[in-house]
Amino acid sequence: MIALVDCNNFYASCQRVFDPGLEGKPIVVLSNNDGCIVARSREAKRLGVPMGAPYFKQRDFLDKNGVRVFSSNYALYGDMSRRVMSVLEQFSPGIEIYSIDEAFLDVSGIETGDLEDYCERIRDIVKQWTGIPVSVGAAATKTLAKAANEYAKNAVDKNGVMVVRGEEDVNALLAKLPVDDVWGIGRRYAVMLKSHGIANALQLKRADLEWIHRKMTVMGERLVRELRGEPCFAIEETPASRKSIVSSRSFGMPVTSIDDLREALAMYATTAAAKLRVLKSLVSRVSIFITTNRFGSAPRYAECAGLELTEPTADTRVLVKVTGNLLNRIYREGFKYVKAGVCFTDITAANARQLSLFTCSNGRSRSDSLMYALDELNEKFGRNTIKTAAEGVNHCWHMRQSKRSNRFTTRWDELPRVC
DNA sequence: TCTGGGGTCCTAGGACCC
DNA sequence: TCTGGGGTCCTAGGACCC
Repeated sequence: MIALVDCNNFYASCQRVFDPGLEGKPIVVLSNNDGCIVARSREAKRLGVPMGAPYFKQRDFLDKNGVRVFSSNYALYGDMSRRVMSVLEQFSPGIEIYSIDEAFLDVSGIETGDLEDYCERIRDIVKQWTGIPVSVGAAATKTLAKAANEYAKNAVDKNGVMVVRGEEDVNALLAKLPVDDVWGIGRRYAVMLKSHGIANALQLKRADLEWIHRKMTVMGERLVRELRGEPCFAIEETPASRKSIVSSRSFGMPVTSIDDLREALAMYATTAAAKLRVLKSLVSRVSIFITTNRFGSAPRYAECAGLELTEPTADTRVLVKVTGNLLNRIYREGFKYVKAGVCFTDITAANARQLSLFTCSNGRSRSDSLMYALDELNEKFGRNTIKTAAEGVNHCWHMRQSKRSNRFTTRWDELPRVC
């Protein structure tokens, strides 16, 4: 059996932990740059606040209804996530951290009769130790556990826990689940399935496998098999190695000069390079993109450029230089740019480095040592203690975050006050 | 004025190899 | 009428996830 533990309205719940006055009040959390609504508390959902809507279009409505609005605060959410996951690790040795607010647990060792109790314990302990409310769904496959969780979260009679086993229980659950809400069915597939008379998960479960394969490739077939109780997606305890790393941001205000773009790209390359080193990896292909606003009537321009490196690297200096050179290739004057980004692909493990014919290297290079020192200093004294001059200072394009709460758990000067 | 960011997998088709 | 057979690698595009 597999249990899916999912935090309820995770970002909103994180805000509440350190501001209990928000309990029972409608809350929304905005995306980077205060652009869109990306999380809503139960109360906000009930008011009909749409997911993903641009904030500026909802602002009046939110004000009128007394909805509290927060800029995203990933320092806080990331740290709260680590706390929740470390609690969950105590409940099963087989755990897959699936996203910032979800984890699959292998609970096949738990006696059948005890599984409900066990899941309730998970829910209670996580809440008690971290302050975050979670829902737990357990079933024979990941897809069914997802469905059970979905139901547990919304059904009043379930109180956040649902265990489904046996054909009849499963069918009863799936009959109530709209096909749009099945894990792996997005907008396109939902439309296609409904046009063929498949509106709920039970109908999907009973669909013809060959037909599903034709329409939805092998992923669709696996999904249907999972609904039938046949595990096709295993719990991945060790995360697969990364295939790409992207760092990009919309700007707080439009940018026109190549110098500003260069600084922004240098900053994104620095972020991505640091992530690369945490993963003990090297990159061989770097690409960048710049783009103007895709809304409105202003002239548009969007371009990307990439480069294959002669030798894989994780050296910030090299990568910053490369992004600068790529920018020279695609920058065009006279446009208002609103977003840029850096993308690393062709990522390999650092210990499997293929040297180029012309390198002479024995053990740790000067570059490795420098990057190590840089990472240590930034870790100990805070991000940006040491950075390349290319990143510049006084970024006028820095993203908007006007409603960010304190980073209660990761900054000494932002700890919550209790009196 | 204001519209997020970061990932995965699969398939088809073209280029190329022997 | 009929023009081999069997592969690999790469990329772009489409679908999905949180």
